[in-house]
Amino acid sequence: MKRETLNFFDKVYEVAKLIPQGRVTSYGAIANYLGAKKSARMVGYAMNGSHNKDVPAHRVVNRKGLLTGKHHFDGTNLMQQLLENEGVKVVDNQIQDFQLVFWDPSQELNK
DNA sequence: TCAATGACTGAAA
DNA sequence: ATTTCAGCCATTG
Repeated sequence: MKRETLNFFDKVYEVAKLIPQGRVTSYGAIANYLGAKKSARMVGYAMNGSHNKDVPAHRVVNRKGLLTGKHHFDGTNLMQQLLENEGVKVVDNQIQDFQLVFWDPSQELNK
């Protein structure tokens, strides 16, 4: 793979990198910010390749605040630990006070 | 090339 | 209320 997929993925990485420490966002929020809120799956898929990027994928969860992608990390609770390390409370893969730590790119960044 | 899958989400039954 | 369906589109078999 060379040109990868670009555009969508690239933007996903870009936004993910903008996520402040101690905050989280959802795949749908990113997709929505990219103008394709129905492409949330692609966002998650993009995260699949985020390993080689500097993308803090652990800050991206589904709309429920559930760490659905934790299985993609090395350890079993690595993702959870990373989040807790940033001040985000996580219990059983579920982010506590999700709406409080939720970071919406099109809302915080933008406009 | 076609078919199946996936770190999701919202609407419909 | 819960369960099912459809759409998004790149990746993989």
